[in-house]
Amino acid sequence: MDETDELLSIRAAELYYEENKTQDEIGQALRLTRWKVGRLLAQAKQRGFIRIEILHPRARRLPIERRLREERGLEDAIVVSAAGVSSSEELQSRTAQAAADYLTALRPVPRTLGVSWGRTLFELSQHLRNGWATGVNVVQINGGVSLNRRAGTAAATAVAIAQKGGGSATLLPSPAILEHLATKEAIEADRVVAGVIEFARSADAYLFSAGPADHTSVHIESGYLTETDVDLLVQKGAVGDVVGRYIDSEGNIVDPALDARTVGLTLDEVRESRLRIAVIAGRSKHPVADAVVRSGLCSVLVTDEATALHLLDG
Amino acid sequence: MDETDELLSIRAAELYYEENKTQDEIGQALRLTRWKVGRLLAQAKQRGFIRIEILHPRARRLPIERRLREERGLEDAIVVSAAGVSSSEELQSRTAQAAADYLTALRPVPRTLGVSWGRTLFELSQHLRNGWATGVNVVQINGGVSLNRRAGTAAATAVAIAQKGGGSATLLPSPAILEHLATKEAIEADRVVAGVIEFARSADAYLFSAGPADHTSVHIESGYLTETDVDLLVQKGAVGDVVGRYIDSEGNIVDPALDARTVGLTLDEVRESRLRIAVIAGRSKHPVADAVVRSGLCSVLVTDEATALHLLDG
DNA sequence: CTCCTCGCTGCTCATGTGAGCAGACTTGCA
DNA sequence: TGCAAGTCTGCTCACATGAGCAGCGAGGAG
Repeated sequence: MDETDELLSIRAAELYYEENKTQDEIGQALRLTRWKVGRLLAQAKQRGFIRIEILHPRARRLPIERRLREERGLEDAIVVSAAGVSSSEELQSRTAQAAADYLTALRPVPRTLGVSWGRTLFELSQHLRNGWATGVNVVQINGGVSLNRRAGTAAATAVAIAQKGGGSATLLPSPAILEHLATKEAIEADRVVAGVIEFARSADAYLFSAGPADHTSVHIESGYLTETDVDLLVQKGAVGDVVGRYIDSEGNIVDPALDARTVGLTLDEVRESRLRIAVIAGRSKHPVADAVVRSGLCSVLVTDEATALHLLDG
Repeated sequence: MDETDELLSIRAAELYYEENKTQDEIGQALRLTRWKVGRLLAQAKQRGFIRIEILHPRARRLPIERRLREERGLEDAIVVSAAGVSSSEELQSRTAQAAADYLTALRPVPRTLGVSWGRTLFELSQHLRNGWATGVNVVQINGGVSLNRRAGTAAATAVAIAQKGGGSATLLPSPAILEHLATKEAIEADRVVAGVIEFARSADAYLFSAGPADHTSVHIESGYLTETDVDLLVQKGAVGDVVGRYIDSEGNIVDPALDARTVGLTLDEVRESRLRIAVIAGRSKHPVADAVVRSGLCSVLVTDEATALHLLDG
């Protein structure tokens, strides 16, 4: 295509998309046949001169979703549009909303749903509609007694998901990470805790997010780890945590000793379920999102456009 | 339109614009009739959920051009798209290019074209193609002996436009602004200078830009004015200059004494031509662009999207 | 110089899409 | 509860559009 045709295709596109003229009218205006106009428009599209965006908080990017399924082997992918989004809070909110939509539309509805906790899942739980399912039981899959002022976020998440789904929540009454291995083993030996974990293993599906390995981590906010702890994990290659367990870019446990003190399902146990839904959004989670997908921790990923493109780049 | 329909229209838009499905296929996927799908898409467009942009340096915004013609009474308007533009240099370059395109397409071709000088017009002259016209004579309409290192920009502009148009340039051999009124009058009395000005008055069309009233002004760079001079002009209400003459937001001369020392056509003389083409781009020129349009200095405006929208706001 | 190949043009035809309309339905009010 | 007004639905029909094809012409090889 020569320079003249390129310019003509732009003129044609202006008349077609901005002025709503028919290809025939454009042909008369530019002294071309209508077939030539059609071809020019097709070329303008194909060359990427025409960008069509859907501006809506609930808009998704289907082509990116397809590429994630095909190129990264995911069973399903939900990618929310980042068009017109300024803050990372809005991005997270949109993604949580999309995950709530996904759960609502999910068929068959899981009888038992294992959930982790965190900012993203809490928001998801708030976005769910009452009656999104009828009779979904929810069980926590990792420890979540919150130590700080935001007490109860972990519990509130599971309870909200269960209540709105017409079922009941089973909480895992344990801290996320214990200081001593012995304490952790004692807690897991407790009959109630052991029962909850056993129940969690039997869940039909798991729903979890991931956290970044940096100072904004919920584990620091909740007092389970110090900033120094996280710095050390990063030095060992940690990119983030999933159900409380820190992994490197390949999805391997970074610090087995720490991992042994972490209460809840192991990553291998999570991987045993057929339906593993990860909800991960935001720039700071790109590395951990990559690790989660790479290591097959999730079968379904709900994420934002930028994160998805990052996954497809690598 | 209720919430459900809004969501459906977004889903439909995704399938239609991103997946290239037909409305009929979308109907089957969403369990709707194809007419309903058509209506949903129409509503999505009408509600502004669909944004179509033409991404190309030469892309124009025809609807904005029309509004400028209709609402601001311009004979013609060329508005270049700002989509994907980061720097103001690029914006200026695109606008200069568009002005060059406009000149090239102009019919009937003016036999004599009066031009001013400045960064924008220089760039325009460089964007013109050889043979953009056959036999266009160019005459400078305001003083332009450059006092600084960038010597010859004013002359080069006129010469390039003339040469590429197969004609010759007539330069106005005078400084833009003189220190003393007597000197200015003496210069204008000079036979050559008087002849050039007389020739300029007879031009079929004028082509000029406008400068902002701030420290980036070409008059400061060229040494005709100091930063303090400009600050004083701003205090008196100046928003910028046209053919070397500083005007306020209504298009009136701000400082008659200064104006009397400025060599070249007066603004009223410029207004006497039927075809007055102004080329004005960039954030810093919004106020002066407004003044130029408001006071009828130009009959044709070539500008960028943001400036055009500013003009339509007021 | 001639022939062959390739790409572009303008066409036919099948399909996709928007305008307009009659009937069903909901909504608001007495 | 009943009626009127307005809204939504699914249709027909006319128009707009893209796919595919035959013919033309430019450009290169022999």
